[in-house]
Amino acid sequence: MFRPVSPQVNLPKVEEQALALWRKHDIFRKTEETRRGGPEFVFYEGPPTANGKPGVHHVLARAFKDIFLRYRVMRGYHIIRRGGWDTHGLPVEIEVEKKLGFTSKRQIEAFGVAEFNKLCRQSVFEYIQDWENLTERIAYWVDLENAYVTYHNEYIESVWWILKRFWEDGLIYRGHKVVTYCPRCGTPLADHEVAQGYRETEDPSVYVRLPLKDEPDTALLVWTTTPWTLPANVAVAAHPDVTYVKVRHPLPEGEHEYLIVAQPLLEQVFRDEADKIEVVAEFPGKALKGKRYQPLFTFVPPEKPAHFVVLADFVTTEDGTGLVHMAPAFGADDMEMARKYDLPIINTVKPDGTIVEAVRPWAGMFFKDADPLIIEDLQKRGLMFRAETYTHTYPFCWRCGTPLLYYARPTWYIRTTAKKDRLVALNEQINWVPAHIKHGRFGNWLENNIDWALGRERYWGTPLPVWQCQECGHQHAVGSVAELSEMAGRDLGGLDLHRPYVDEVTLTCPQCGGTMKRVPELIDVWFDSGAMQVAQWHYPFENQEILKTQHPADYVCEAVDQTRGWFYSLHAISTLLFDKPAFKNVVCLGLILDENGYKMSKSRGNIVDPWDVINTHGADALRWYLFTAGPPGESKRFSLNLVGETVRRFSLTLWNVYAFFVTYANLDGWRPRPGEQPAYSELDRWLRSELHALVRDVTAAYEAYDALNATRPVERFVERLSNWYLRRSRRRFWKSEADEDKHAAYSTLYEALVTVAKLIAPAMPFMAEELYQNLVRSVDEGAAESVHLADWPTVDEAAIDEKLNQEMSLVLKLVSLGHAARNKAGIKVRQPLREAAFAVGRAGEQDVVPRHADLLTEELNVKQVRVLSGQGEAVSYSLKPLPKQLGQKYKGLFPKVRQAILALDAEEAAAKLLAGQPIQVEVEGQTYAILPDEVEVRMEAHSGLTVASEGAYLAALDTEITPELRQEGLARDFVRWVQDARKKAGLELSDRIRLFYQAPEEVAAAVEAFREYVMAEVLAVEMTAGAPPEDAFVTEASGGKVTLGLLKA
RNA sequence: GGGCCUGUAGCUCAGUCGGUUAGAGCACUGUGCUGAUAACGCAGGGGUCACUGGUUCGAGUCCAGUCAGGCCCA
Repeated sequence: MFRPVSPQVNLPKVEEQALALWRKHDIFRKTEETRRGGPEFVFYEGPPTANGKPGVHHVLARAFKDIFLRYRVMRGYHIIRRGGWDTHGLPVEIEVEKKLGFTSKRQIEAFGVAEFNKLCRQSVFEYIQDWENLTERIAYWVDLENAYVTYHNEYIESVWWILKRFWEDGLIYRGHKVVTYCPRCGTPLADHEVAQGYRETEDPSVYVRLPLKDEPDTALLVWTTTPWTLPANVAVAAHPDVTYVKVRHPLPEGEHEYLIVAQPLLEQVFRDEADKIEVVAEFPGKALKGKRYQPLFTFVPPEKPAHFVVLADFVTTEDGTGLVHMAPAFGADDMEMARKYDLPIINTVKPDGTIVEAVRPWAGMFFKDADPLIIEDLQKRGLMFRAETYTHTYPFCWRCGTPLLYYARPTWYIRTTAKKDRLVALNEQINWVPAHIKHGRFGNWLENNIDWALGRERYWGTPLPVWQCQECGHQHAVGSVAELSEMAGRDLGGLDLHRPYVDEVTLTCPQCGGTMKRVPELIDVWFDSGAMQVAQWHYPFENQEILKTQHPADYVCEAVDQTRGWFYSLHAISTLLFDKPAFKNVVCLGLILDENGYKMSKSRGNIVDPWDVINTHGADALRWYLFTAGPPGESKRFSLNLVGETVRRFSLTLWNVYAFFVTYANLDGWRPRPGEQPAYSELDRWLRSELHALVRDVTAAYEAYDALNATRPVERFVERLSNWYLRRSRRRFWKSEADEDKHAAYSTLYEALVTVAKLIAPAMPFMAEELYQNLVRSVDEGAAESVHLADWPTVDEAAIDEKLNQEMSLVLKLVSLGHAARNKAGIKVRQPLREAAFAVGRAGEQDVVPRHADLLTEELNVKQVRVLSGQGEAVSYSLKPLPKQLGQKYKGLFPKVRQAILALDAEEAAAKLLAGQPIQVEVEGQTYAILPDEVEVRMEAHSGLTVASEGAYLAALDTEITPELRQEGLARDFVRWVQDARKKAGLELSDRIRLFYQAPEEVAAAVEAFREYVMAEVLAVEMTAGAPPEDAFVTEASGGKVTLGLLKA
C-alpha cells in the first residue's frame, strides 16, 4: 500500500513533514558523506551580513545557490557547502551607533573602542537566528554550524597573509588622492560603496562673478553646485580651444558690466537677457591663461600664487559657463590641476565635515549647511550673478545617507591597475549567466580598473597589518600571528587581532631598532569577503591540502549588484594572489522589485516578508516561482498572488495526478515490477517519449546553469500528463479487470511521477521528497533514503520518438478543432455522434488520423474518424505557398513564384500535392517544380457543414443525431446522474451498489438498451426500474424527472 | 555624460536561422465537461510587437537613431 493521499492538500504542512524527516535522518549531512569520493564540485557562499532580517531577495539568491548544488549531488558530486558570515564594517558599526545614539567618531572614542567593538561583535549575531530559521525553511542546504566568520582570528590571520603577499609584491601603497568621503562615518568609501548611494538631489546652482584684477568692470563668470567649496577656490579653469566671449551686460540704473563666458553657452547663461547683451570680444580659451582675479574670500591666505586662470581639457560646454572653479581639496580634477600648476591646496573642511575655524563666519557648521549663507554673503557683495537650484544625481553614504564629500586625503591602495591585463584575461575563463555581464558590466569595469581604495579609518574591521617605525619611518607588513609574536618579542597567540588590542602591540624596527606602531587604518570589508576563498580555510596556516581541491569555485551566485562587490573582490584577490580566476561559473540574479516596481531594500522599508509567502503557499512554490518567473538576470516584480498562481498552475496539478495514482493503485493493489517490460499502449509510448525528452532537456539546462529551462518544461510536461495522458487513460485505470494494459498504464504513470519527482528535486525539494517517499521508499527498502540522495534519472534514448511527439501535437490540435466544431453545433460531448472528418494540410501528416483513431474517437465521442478525401466532399481548396521554404529557395523570385502558384487551379493542384506529387509553375519562361511540403493545402467547408478550422487543419462533424445515438447519449446522461448520486451518498470509489430508478419512458428505454454498459459504469450489481426501498439513498436528477435510489451492495 | 539590460494583450511572460494570420498562463465573459483536480475543455473580447528610418522578396526578430524604464558608473 502507498500511504493514502487526499486531493485536498496543505502544502506548507507537507513541507514541514519533509523538514522533520530530513532533520530526523540527518539527510543534509548525508548528501556530503555519501558522495565522498565522487568528483568535487566547489561552491562558495557569498557571506551575507546578518545585521538585519533576511528578505525575499535573500531567498532568491539562496534558492539559486541551492538548486544547482542539489542537482550536482544527485549527479554524484561531492560538495562542501560551507556557510559564511560577513561580520565587519560600517554596517555593523552603524547599527551599534544607532543603539548608543552616537553621531560621530569622537563619541565612539570617548566610549572606548574596546567596548564599542565588543558590542559590534555581539550585534552581528543578533539576527542570526532569523537567518538560520529562514535558511532551513526554504531548504537552502548550507553548513551553518561550521560557517566561516570574518571576525575570527584565524580568518583575519589569513587576510593578513594575503596582504603581506601583496605588500611584498609592491601592490600596496599609501597615496594622496581625492576620495569620496563620508564626513559622518569619518572614512573614505570604496567606489563600489559610493556606487550604491547615488540619489537624485536638489543642490544650489550658482553663477558667481570673479572680478579680474587688471580689467575694470570685467569679471569671469563661473558656475558651481557646491557653494561651500568657494572659500577653497584657488583658480579658474578654461578650455584652451573653446571660444570665449566678453559681453557687455546691462545692469539696473543704466549701468553695465563686462562678463566672460564660453561662447557656446552664451544663450544658456543669459537666457531671456540674451537680446540685451552685446558681444564685445571673442577669443580662444588660451588667451585667458594667467589672467588674475580677485579672490572671493580671504579667510585662508594661500601660501603659493593663486587666483588666476589655468587651462584644462576636462572643461566642457555642456553646462555652466565654460569656466570652472577649482578647489583642489574637493575634486579629483582640481587636485590634478593643483599638481600641474603648483597651486596651493586650501582645505576649509575638517574630516568631520564641519568648516574650519579660519572661515570665521561659518566655522563649525556642517559644510553643506553653509551653502545658503555663502550665497547670501556673495549676494550682499554683488558677486552673485544668479542663484537657483539644480536637480542632479549626487552620491550619498550608502549606510547613513550623509552627502559625500570629494575630499583630499591620504589613504591606502591596492595597485590593481598593475594587474589589469590579467584581471581582463582571466575573466575570459569565467562563464557568466547572463552572458552579457562578462564583457558588459563586469568586463567594462575591469577595462577601466582603478586602484582599490583599501584603507578605512574606522574601528570594527580587519586591521591593516602595517607597522611603522616612529624613529626612521620604516614600514613593515605582518603576515601572521607568529611573525607578530616574534617581532614583538612575546607570545601573542591569545591576542584579539582587533582594535584596540592590536594597536597596543609595538614592534622593534628591523632597520633602526626603534619602536614601530601600527598604522591606524582598517581594511575595506569587501576585501574580507573576497578573501573567503582562502581565509575560510585559515590557509596557508591550515588545510593546505583542502585548498587544492577547493579553489577555484565551480559555482558562485549572487545578485547583480555584486558584480563590483563580491564578484570583483573574489576575482581581484584571486588574480593578484594566484593568477587564476576565483570561480568558473557565476549566476548574476536580477533584483527583486516590489509590486510597484521598486527595488526592495532595507533602507526603503518595502521588503516583503518571505514568511508570509511561505506560510501561505509554501517554500516550494516560492522557489518554483523564482525559477520560472523569467530569465534569472532580469529584475522581477514580486507578490503573493504571483506565487499563488504557481501553486494552482503547477503544484496542485502535479499533486492531483499523484493523488489519483495513489488512490487507484491502492484500490488495485498495484506494485511496480522492476525489470519487466510492460505492454505499452501508443499513449504510454508517447508519454514515455515526452518524459525522456524532458529528462534530456532538463539535464542539459542544469548543466548550463539555466534554472528557467530546468523548470518551465516540467510544467509543460505535467500539464500534458494531467490533461491529456490521464484524461485519456482514466478508463484504463477504472476498468475492473487487472490486465496487462492496466499494468502498462500504472507503470507508465508511475515512471512519470517518480521521474518528475527527481527532476524537480533540486527546485522543489519538499514536493519531490513527498512523492519519492511515498512512491519509491514505501515499496523499495533498498532505495536511497531521500530523493536528494537518489541518483539523477538517466535518459532512455530508445524511448524518445520525436515523430510520435509531433504526431501527438497534431492529434491535440485536431481534438481541439473537434471540440470547437461541437461547440459551434451546440452538441455536448456526452452526445455521441457518427463521425468526425479531418483535413490535414500536408501529405506526410495524413496518416495521423487513422493511426490515432482511438484517441480521437474517444475524446470527441464519435463512432468513427477519417480524413476528408477531397473529391465529392463538401469542401473547397486553396493553396498557401509557404514563405519559409519557398522564400529561402527562390529569394527575390519568391513573389512571382507565389503569384504563379496562386494562379493555378486549386482543386487540381491540391489533389496532386496531397498525393505527394510536385506541381509545375512557370515564371519568366522557366518551369519550376514545387514540392508538396512547400505549399500548404487549405480546405474550407461549404456552408452547411459544422466545421472548425485553423490554418491547414480542419475538423468537420456529422451532426445528425439518429435515434440510436440519442439513446446512447441518454444512457450516458443517466450514468452521469448516478455517479453524481454516488458522490452525494458518500460512497467509496470501489463500493458496489444496488440501483433503483424511476424515469420517463424515453430515458428508461435508453437505460435498458444499454443496461450492461450502465451497470458496469456505475458499479451496480443490480439495477431495478421502480421505487427504491425505504433504506435507500434517494435523490433526483434531470430537473426532478428522474428519481434514483442507491443501496450499498 | 558613458556602459549594460529591458520595452510584445489589463497582469506575468514565450516567440528558434528573418518567413507573410504574433502565442501561453492569469484575469474577464459565455459555454461545455467532471467519481483526481483549489480543476479542465472550447469559444469570445483584448496587440500601433515603444517610436522613426534602413537592409531584405519578406522584419516582433537584423542595423542605425530616438523615447521610456531599470541597474551600474561619471
